[in-house]
Amino acid sequence: MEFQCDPTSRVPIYRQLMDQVRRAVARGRLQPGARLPSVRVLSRELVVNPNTVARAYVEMEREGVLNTRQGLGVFVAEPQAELSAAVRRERLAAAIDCFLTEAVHLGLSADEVLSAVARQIHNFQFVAAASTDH
Amino acid sequence: MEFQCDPTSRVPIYRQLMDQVRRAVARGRLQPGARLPSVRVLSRELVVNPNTVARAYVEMEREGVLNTRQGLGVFVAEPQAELSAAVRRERLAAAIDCFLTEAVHLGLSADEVLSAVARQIHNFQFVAAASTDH
Amino acid sequence: MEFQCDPTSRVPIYRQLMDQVRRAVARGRLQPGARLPSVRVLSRELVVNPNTVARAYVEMEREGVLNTRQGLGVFVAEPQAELSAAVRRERLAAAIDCFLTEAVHLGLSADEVLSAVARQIHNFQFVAAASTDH
Amino acid sequence: MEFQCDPTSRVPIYRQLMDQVRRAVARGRLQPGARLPSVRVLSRELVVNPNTVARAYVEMEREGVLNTRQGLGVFVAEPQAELSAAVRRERLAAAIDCFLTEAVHLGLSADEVLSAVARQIHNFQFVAAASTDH
DNA sequence: GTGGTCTAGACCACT
DNA sequence: GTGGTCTAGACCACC
Repeated sequence: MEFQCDPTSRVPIYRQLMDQVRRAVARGRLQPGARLPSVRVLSRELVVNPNTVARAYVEMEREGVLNTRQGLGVFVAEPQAELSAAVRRERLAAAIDCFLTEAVHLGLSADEVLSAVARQIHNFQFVAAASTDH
Repeated sequence: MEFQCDPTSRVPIYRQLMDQVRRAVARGRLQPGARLPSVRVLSRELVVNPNTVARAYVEMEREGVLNTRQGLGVFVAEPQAELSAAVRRERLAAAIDCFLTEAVHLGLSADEVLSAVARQIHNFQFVAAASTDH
Repeated sequence: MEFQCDPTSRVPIYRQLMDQVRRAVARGRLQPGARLPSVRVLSRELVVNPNTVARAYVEMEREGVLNTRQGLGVFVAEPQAELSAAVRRERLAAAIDCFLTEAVHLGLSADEVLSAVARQIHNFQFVAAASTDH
Repeated sequence: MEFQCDPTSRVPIYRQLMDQVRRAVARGRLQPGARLPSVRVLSRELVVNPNTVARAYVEMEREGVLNTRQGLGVFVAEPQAELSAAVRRERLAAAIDCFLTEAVHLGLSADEVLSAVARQIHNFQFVAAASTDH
């Protein structure tokens, strides 16, 4: 797994790292249990401050995407849906709203959008079954 | 058109305003030529610094979403596709990637996502024809 | 509201600050809506790095204890129980277990413990009604 | 007596072990004189570094919870109240404060807390008589 | 003015 | 070796 970051971007570096890890996990390129590069190694590789890498890791741990095992390193967590189905649907709706707004402003047609979604969805590792309420 | 803002949110207020206007335009609730409330009026209504409202308007004008006519007010601009089809597709792909990553982490299934998109897309006013390159 | 911290303690400074704020909120000494000292002011007052204060504030915001309003400062949040009743009961049971274990090792009697709890509970502002499940 | 540890938890493994032993002693599940598994055995069982187990044992010996008899093993110590009643009451008050703060933030009512304490206290083996000063 | 991000580099705790 | 905490001080974004 190769990481990159662009220090000139307006999105914070720690956010760029989070996005990359989250995407790699969502695509199945990082499997649960996989070990991420250590804070020091990655910070050296990206020529970035160790604190910045650490921050990305800490935030993802809080989100439940990563686990850190003391003295051993940082690992991809087992998937776990802590949120209620209601909250999940709400967040999904918000994400879709946001993305469709963008699509309209790009001047695309509904067909183009739907087919692009259908095409890209195969790159992601969704859960097999429908989520059940609780 | 009612505007709201949540000062406790992590997203900047000027951004919240932009999101609302862009969404209303994308849904057809604000038609091209529609007049927006003046900076002064809106800032009083939302109990927000006038500079904050002004910033939102300025940024949207830069994006081509709004037009300011001196002395008359701020208006929704005619839709205009400045970008090449290649750039538009690229941006769309990025937006979809971002949104699908979120969906996977929410623990939803591919079917749920597709049906939610199909459902919500009717609320938006997409261009009729396929976009052509230029 | 006076804050203090002991840099020689083994508990991290940011944790000490969190404990003080959480306790003051729980006792009603800090009411919802109250403004906390700014990061810079408090860090100067405690002779502590601003980052350390900021960290305490950020973590409490994530917990829902504080809200930060951009450019205005940090405020005590309205109480809000996001967790399910089951989780809350579980956490309460864990906290009680932990505290009773401590009490036994201190060599106290059950009566002493119960009466001490009954005495101290009046200093705290509990919600009036019993929490309902959802 | 079964021990467990969760390497993904934020609490250090040696602390997790200490907590388990202290709790088992407080509940009377480990009686004074009972022998604990050797460092070597326990570390193999938990798939943990022997140093980690050793550290837990050493710290508990320092606290007076365990006794190491060279060549024989590690044993639960006789209860001993080294501290003055004043110190004990102070520590109890601190523990209660900490736990009530947590309870308020969980959004529970005072009644719920009191009844939960009353319920759980029966699982612990408190000293019979009131403690006297010395 | 406010908080948010980042760097450089130190020291400590855990395994 | 690993991550966690803290300091000093810079620069930026928001209101």
